[in-house]
Amino acid sequence: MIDLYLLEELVAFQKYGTLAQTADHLAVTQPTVTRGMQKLEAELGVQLFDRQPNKISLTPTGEFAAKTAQTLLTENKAFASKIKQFNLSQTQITIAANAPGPLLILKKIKNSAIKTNQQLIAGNYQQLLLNEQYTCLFINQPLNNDKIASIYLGSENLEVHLNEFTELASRQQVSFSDLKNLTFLVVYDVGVWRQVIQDNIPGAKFLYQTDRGNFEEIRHNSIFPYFTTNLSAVDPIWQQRLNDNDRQAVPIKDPAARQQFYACFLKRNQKRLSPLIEQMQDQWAKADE
Amino acid sequence: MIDLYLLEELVAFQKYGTLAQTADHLAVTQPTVTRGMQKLEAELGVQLFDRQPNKISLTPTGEFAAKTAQTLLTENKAFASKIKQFNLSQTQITIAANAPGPLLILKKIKNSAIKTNQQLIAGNYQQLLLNEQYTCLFINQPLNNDKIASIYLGSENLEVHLNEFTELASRQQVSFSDLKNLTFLVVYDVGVWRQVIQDNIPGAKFLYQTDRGNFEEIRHNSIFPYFTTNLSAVDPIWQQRLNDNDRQAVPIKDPAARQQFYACFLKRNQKRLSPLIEQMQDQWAKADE
DNA sequence: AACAATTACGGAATCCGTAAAAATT
DNA sequence: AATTTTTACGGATTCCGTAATTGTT
Repeated sequence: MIDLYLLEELVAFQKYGTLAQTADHLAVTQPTVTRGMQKLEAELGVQLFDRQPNKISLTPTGEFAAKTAQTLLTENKAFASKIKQFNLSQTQITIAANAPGPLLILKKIKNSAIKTNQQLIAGNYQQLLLNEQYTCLFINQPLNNDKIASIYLGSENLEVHLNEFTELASRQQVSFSDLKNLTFLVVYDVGVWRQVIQDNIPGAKFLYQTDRGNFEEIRHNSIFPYFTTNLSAVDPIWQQRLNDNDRQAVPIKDPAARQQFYACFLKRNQKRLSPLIEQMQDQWAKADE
Repeated sequence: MIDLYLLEELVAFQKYGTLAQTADHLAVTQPTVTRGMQKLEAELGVQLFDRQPNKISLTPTGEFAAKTAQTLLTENKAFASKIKQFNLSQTQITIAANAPGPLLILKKIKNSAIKTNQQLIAGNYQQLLLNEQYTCLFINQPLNNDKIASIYLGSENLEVHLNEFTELASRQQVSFSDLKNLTFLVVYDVGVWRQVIQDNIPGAKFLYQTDRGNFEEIRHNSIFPYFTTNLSAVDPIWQQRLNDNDRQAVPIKDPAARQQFYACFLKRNQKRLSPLIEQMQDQWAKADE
């Protein structure tokens, strides 16, 4: 079996181009890298490098090997944290979501045994549960799997804050198509909502702000419309902002603007989670009033 | 990063249960395994074992770690052969198929630069090409990918050999539903055809034979129906058998009984492959007459 | 002359096996 | 008494750094 440190050297070489720079970045000496790559070639029985007296470069096979090694190393590095995460999940409850709303509700339920992940997740939700990376996910879809249960939590409904002097602001509700070609101010990390607005508002432009302070600054000194949901009021930060006299909050009527969220978890964790989920449903209902 | 030999020991321990047996199977001594597992625990910072003076066993986290390590090791072991395979594919053309028929056509085109894989493949065809494990695949579907081209080769059509004294044998063609509840003699390794007949013939039983000799033996001394295709005649082995006076060959009219096959390959290999593919199309047309 | 890769040699770290000890069935 | 795990010690392997060599730009 190929030692991992050889793969690390190979990947680093592809990145830095010369053995000297590779050695520098790995904090070893050139001869070490030279020997390493010679050994790797010998063990694979394949020519990875074109060698000239003072120049060395990857063959196509070498390029391929480096790329393959890259993914292998990523997985190997993830191993330790995966195990630690599993160990934690035996005692603690770890939770993640694919939208900020459910996490706001969760925050109201103070519980030291719950570790929430503030990064919003994406990708293969089933795998995240089956790999025991999270005890419970709050996501906008139930999961269809024998080992997984999905319980409905509540609905998060999008509304748009429009300049009070526009015609749209006076309506009871608007549709996405009414908002076409507008430019919106948007907090970057909104999980699934980004896809929702990008996919449904034709010709819209979005000024994504990764920094909350910047968002606030621009909001205050402009008339760009922005979004909230029925859950935003739960956020202590947003509560200060809701007295926004310049703009009028208008609900959006499209089905995509009303996302149903579910708690998804391995069935064998049902007992441990049911009190928490009930609290979530209660708090969600309160926030919805 | 965790050394792989530690993961090997962990996986072996899960399999064999005691450190002594683990050591035996790995051809090392017990103290080596003891130290290894201690080191692994220390590096992960997680309790993997319940230790008693004379007994050691995996914790739930340990079980999970072993399972995770298992898949990791499998991928690491595949690395070397993957690279070698890529290297070969730079000079040789390696081909696989998901049905025997296309490979029979290929055999008629003698070419030492072509290495065919006699195992029929299944699974993610795109990945097999993108990972450079094969230069070209002959499969019953075109692949929809920017980097992959798919060229139509020809159609393989299933026919069933029925006992001459049955009513069905006298028909011009039959449908799968006509064959319901019958028992068929089938060569085990027929790629996609196995799914086709299993999914389409209601209540059928299949006597799968992995050994060709056994198949022939049973065929000769029974009246079980069996399948061929329009390409079977190309097989030198089958040619001897076609004078089967006991049974009558009848085509099957269902669409699923007529599979269209395509040559799928990375676009950048188009030049190298086009002569071969043209030959395939020619030979296929000849076989079809 | 400066740079890049390679080779040669000696030291250091790591990993392993043998032997012995401790504890259970 | 037989098994199983663990610790202690010494040897062997391997991996690394320094220094010197070769060849190119």
